[in-house]
Amino acid sequence: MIIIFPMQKKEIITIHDIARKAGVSPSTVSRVMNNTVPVADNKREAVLAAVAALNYRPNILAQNLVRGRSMAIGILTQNIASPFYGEIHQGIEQGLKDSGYHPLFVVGNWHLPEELVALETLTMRQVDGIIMLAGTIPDERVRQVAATTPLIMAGRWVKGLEQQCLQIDNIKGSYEATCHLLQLGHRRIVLLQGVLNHGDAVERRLGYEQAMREANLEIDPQLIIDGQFTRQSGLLAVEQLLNRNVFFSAMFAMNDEMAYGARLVLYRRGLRVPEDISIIGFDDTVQSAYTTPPLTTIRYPMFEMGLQAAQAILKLIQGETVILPLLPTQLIVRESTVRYHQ
Amino acid sequence: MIIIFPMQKKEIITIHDIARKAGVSPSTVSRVMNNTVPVADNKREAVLAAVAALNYRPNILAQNLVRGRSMAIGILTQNIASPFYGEIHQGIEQGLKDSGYHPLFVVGNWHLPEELVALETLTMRQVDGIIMLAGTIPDERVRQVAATTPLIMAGRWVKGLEQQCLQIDNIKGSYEATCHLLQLGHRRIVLLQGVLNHGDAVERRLGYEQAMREANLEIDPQLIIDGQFTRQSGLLAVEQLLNRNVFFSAMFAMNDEMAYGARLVLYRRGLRVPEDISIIGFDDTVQSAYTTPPLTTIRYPMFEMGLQAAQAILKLIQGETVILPLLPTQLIVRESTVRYHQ
DNA sequence: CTGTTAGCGCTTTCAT
DNA sequence: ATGAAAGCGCTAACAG
Repeated sequence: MIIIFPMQKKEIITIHDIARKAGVSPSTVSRVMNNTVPVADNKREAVLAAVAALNYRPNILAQNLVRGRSMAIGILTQNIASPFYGEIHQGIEQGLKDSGYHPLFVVGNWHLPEELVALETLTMRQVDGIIMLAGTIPDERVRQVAATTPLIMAGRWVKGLEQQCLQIDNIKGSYEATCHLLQLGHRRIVLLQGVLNHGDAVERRLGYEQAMREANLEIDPQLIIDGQFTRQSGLLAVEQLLNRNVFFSAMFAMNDEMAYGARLVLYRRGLRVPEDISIIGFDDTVQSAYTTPPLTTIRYPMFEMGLQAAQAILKLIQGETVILPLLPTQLIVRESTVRYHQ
Repeated sequence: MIIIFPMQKKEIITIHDIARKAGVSPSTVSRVMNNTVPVADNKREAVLAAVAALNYRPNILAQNLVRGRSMAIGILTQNIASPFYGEIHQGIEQGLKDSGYHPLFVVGNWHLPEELVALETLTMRQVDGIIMLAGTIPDERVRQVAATTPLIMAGRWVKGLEQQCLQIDNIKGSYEATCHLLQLGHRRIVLLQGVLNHGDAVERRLGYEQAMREANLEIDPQLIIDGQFTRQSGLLAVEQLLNRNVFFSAMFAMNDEMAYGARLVLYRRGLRVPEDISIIGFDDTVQSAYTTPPLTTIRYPMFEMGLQAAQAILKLIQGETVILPLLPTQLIVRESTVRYHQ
């Protein structure tokens, strides 16, 4: 059986219809629609009346063509389903709201070939600006893109493009995380690292080292373990650590996701958090307030980053210059860390 | 100080340039670019050569205008940062990949005014099709939209539009969740409900009742408590329940988020999961495998739903008819549920 | 202040 | 099979 699917053909009403009905020229209609140059009050009203009467909506496709703009901002993100990126996306949404521009998301999955395809999609779609959320596209390529299109890089430094990079103070955040543990009396502090050549991981390592150094503790390589910023990798890394039987009383995971994984192994091995092991994470992902116990962590201002990236790209498009701040982090003390006791 | 920001002016090369270089007419170029009608081999090659030489990319904005299509699919979603919707979005991404269409996300936040604005944005942007992810827009309005634009509704039934609705088997899933608990010997099973007039909540209630009835248990109103599908609401509801001192050994939360909230209160009150209380959720959000203990739940095929919604909308746009399946759920037994023991 | 005139870059009849 | 011509709906000089 064939189902007939009636789709009302909506008749297109154009600027000419309005012009005719209002007794003016199309240009005048355009002028009042866009508020570009003054128009006599009586004509303006006539136009507005006609617009209302015919429920006229300018054809964006036509506007885009003639203006040579797509009114879209390309967002090269890495993961469209993660809570972390999700919050950044929300910030971007917010920042673009009422600007007339809309976000066009393409995802790279931290995977160069995909990212390149995604970037290609963006240029094909002729976006008016690009916000890149970190990723693995080589600096050189990023610079090339930035040379032809307004671009903001969020969460990563690109050499020679520092003024268009929006980043958090990783070192400070990581330093504070480690200090928090130190202040609680912990000495044997595991560092659960993220992807090694990743900028965030590098900087956070620095913060950890600085804090340890200031506490006159030397860094035990046995306490440094590697993950990939994923739950799974955190779980695996800590599992191996436990098998090696090295003593520690606290752990700093370079992000909350890995902390979740770590927390699960500890649970499975009968180690209690925080009674036996204290854990601090990084990011303050939305879930972290509801884990058991709620996770102490360093807040990554994701929403703020998205918001600022959006505002900045709009300025760049307008030809204005931007001054991007180094976004601050914040220690959020919850229940996964306690004072060290024998 | 004013920073000069040099933006290379990329010179636009058009179909005419190609035509000239290939010694053919623009129409012919268009024909080979779009493979619409046969073109003599030698001319085709000349065109292709010119395209390659000049690195020509058709101007999508112009194509859109003349074709009267935006090549965008509007996605009216409720939350751009939630892992639940996130997975659906991923499915949509996937389904739209290589179709030439791209998703245009607008968010409604389960808030009618916002949803209406979002919908307006979509029509203003002249999307070629719409995927609505549930939400609170009245059925009547949805039908109106569907009358003028290809539309798929995911996660909700709309009367008279059933063929365009993609939904899961809520009753069965909920029935199985309850049966799971019943089979483990639980009798006093709390039902942590979601928003009352929400279709999913209504259907899941039905599944619970059916299972209880078949087990010859009558439903104790004291065991039915209300949440809003959020972590916070789950926490509050269970807190109140605990204060009322009614006995129960298991709980079925209508979604995982509420289960997280519930789990946290229990933790705070010193009640162990699963030793004292068994919990089963619904959705199988990405986090659920990493809570402590990992959460037993009913899998909601989010990715699949997104994928199918995308494929369906593409067919609808092509004028084809679609037959949407009732998506199955699946019981995922993890560690938050155990056999009841005195 | 406002109408006329050209297109934006592409697709698509319509002839040939 | 292919070129010429006519727009898609709108904006933006350019005169007046």
